[in-house]
Amino acid sequence: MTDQADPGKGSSNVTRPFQASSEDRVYARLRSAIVKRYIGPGKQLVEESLARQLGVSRTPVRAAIRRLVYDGFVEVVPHRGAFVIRPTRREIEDAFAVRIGLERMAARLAAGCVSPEDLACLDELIEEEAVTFGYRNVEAYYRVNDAFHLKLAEASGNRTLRKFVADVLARVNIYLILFDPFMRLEVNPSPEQHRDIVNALRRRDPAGAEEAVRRHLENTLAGLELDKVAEQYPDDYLAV
Amino acid sequence: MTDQADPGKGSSNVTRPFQASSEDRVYARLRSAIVKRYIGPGKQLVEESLARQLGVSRTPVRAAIRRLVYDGFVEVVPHRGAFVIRPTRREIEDAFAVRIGLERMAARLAAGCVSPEDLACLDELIEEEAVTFGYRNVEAYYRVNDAFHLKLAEASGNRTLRKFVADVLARVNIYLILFDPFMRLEVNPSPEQHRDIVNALRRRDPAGAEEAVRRHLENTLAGLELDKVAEQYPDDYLAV
DNA sequence: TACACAGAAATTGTATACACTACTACCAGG
DNA sequence: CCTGGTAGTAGTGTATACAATTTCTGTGTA
Repeated sequence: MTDQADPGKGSSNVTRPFQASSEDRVYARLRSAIVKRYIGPGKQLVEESLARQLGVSRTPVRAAIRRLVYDGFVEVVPHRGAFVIRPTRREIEDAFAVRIGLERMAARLAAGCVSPEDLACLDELIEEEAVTFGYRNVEAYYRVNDAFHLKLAEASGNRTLRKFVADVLARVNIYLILFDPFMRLEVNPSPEQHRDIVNALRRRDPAGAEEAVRRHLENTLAGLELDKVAEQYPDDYLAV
Repeated sequence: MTDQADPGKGSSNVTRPFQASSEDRVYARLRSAIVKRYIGPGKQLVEESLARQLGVSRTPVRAAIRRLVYDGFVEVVPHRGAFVIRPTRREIEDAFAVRIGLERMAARLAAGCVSPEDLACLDELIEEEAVTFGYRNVEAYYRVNDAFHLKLAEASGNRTLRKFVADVLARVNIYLILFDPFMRLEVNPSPEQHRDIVNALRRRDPAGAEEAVRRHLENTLAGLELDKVAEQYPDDYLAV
């Protein structure tokens, strides 16, 4: 079909600045708005309205929405519109099961090839995590927490695995933010469990790392207030 | 942000015709062209040129390309263009590792909740598979083979898992088609191995099903002519 | 009142024009 | 010959206008 040459993967070694495009900015803002529940579950994303509010045209808004669909935050009905998902309890548990499976695999692999730099980076992230939790800075906390799990996936050395972990993490995050009550807790068990994982990696213990991940994530899942899922959608009372 | 109501998930029970949009048609054609190697690895997808050839505007072409990016068939460089991926041997093996992990999980879960209808459907797909292989109908064969693995994932009852299996399957498929020499074989070991999987499910044997999947997929991976990966990109000789 | 139907309104889907960026080829100066 | 700069060009990024589809609303009829 087309006949052009290839991009020459490494033709340029410099890391160019690549200022964020409108689409990227719109995507980031929409995603953040959904995660913070400014746009609640079930609400419609109207392209023109969002374009006006964000001061851009429909084109980048539309593209950003498609990315959100891909991430699993939004569902589209052709010729009808895009709507923020309303996850069911079952969907949350299912997504978590996939996450656990993928992260266990990552931990097992990482135990075999983790570098001292990786370990240092993971240690550092655990420290940051404790600090941000101390300040009750929700957004920063989730960012650091994500970074830890992504670093773990990266340490597996399997790029595809890292991408899939990133995907399922994004998907699970919205559930976490909707239903995770942990910010109300006095102490956060997460850093301790993260340390267990890193220690197993340091011992080069695949089974131990895998098990530590399993424990940690099942703990996280158990901590969600899933019995509150139904209450989260007041509109449902009208819908019946 | 927006204030509209929800889509009322099941407000309309009728399944509407939903004729395929331009974007869908372009997506299907591009994907098929890549899979059939009409557009080889490394080649650029130029929006305007494709739009002319397909008789549509750039808009649906652009959207279709983004979907291909999401599927992992294509990579984009901002302000430069979209290029068909050139998988390395490592990437192929990595993707396969993820696939094995996810499908093992699916088999394990499916053993616990598979229905007689599911089993019948799987049996049927194995039959079809043998037939299409007999006719050496490559395209039909891959379609049926995919259907089998997707049905297996579906039988797990975990929707998220099904989606992730579909994703990794799409990603692995392009590798299979580029490097799988099996159509030259006299006999195809796949149906037999598929039968092993289904039999384990019928016995409600999670460990057995998982193991059968592992054997089957590791077999498939081993069958790829991965030592030919390098030769697949003649342009590389120029690029050095 | 219930129902069918036509027209209007809202929103997405597509086409097209323009803006911006990155790369290329060429030319002058060392 | 090599280096650096400078139009020119190819191709993406964005804005806007128009077409198509769906849903809503009101009106007429049984």
